[in-house]
Amino acid sequence: MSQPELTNLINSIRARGRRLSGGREALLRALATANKPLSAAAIMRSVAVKRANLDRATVYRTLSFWEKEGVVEILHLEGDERLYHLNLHHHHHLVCTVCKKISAVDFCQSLSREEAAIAKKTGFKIQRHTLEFYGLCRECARKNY
Amino acid sequence: MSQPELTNLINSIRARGRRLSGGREALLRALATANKPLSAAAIMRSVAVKRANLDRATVYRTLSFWEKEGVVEILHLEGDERLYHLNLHHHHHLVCTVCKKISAVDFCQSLSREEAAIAKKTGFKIQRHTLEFYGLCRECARKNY
DNA sequence: GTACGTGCAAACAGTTTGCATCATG
DNA sequence: CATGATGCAAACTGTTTGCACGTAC
Repeated sequence: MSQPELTNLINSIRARGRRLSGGREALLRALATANKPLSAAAIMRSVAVKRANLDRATVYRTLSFWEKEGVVEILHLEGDERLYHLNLHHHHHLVCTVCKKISAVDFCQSLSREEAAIAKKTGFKIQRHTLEFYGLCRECARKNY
Repeated sequence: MSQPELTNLINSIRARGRRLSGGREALLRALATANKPLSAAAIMRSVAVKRANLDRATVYRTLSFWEKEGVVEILHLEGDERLYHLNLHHHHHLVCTVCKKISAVDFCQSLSREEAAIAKKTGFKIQRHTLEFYGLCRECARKNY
């Protein structure tokens, strides 16, 4: 995320009548800088959050604040901790089962067709979906021949 | 799952040289009877597991045993607990965000095309995917108009 | 009889909450 | 200055582990 985008986000929050504390800004900055999904623990370790001296509880409360505002998305991947990242545009993830690296993929056109079919068939009104691909990243695929 | 299918599963495990204890059988029966993803807590509450008097620890150990055997699949949906279900055939889930009911959908043909495209483009070797749809089930959609 | 499944209790990780204090708007 | 954000400590939930005992094969 670019700096102006971050600023826009911050201003829009003010416009919605919500307070913008140093902690909330620091947390956004941590996620923006990392530019990949982070665990709560990783967020606490991040420079931005460490500098702001945020407590564990505050980190969780702030994450949930930003999530309610629609700015942060929570990923429930395999594994025991949740991952958090900026919810700038809809995308999916490639999760390497060896090195655990996560990368993003953007397109999911075909799903909208599927969703329409499902709605028609089952009466279920789909609002959103989560899709993750698990496998070997280029590097790990090479190493494991 | 039908009774003969369950029996087949049980026998195949014996054939693989693994022991079949009452607990392991009870747990499979609980999942087969429910016929929907269950949390560990729900499994412990189930008739089959309660009758077998299985300890919490045993339930988790047994779930992980069956998962390693490829019989049980773990679902990491939104929410704080994992859900477990029999891994009989690949499918996806419709999760109602209101009543929390989970139903299954079978088809995902179009994804194989996407997966090929991703592999070509990124070099990532996809082995499997998880896909969940969130929205309103027919009943909740009607109530919330 | 031996390898391994199980119960029990304790530990553990990740996350949440109550309350007093502090800062933002 | 009032509402609400934060730190601290404690609680809580879901899950895992160590060890002694029991059971399937």
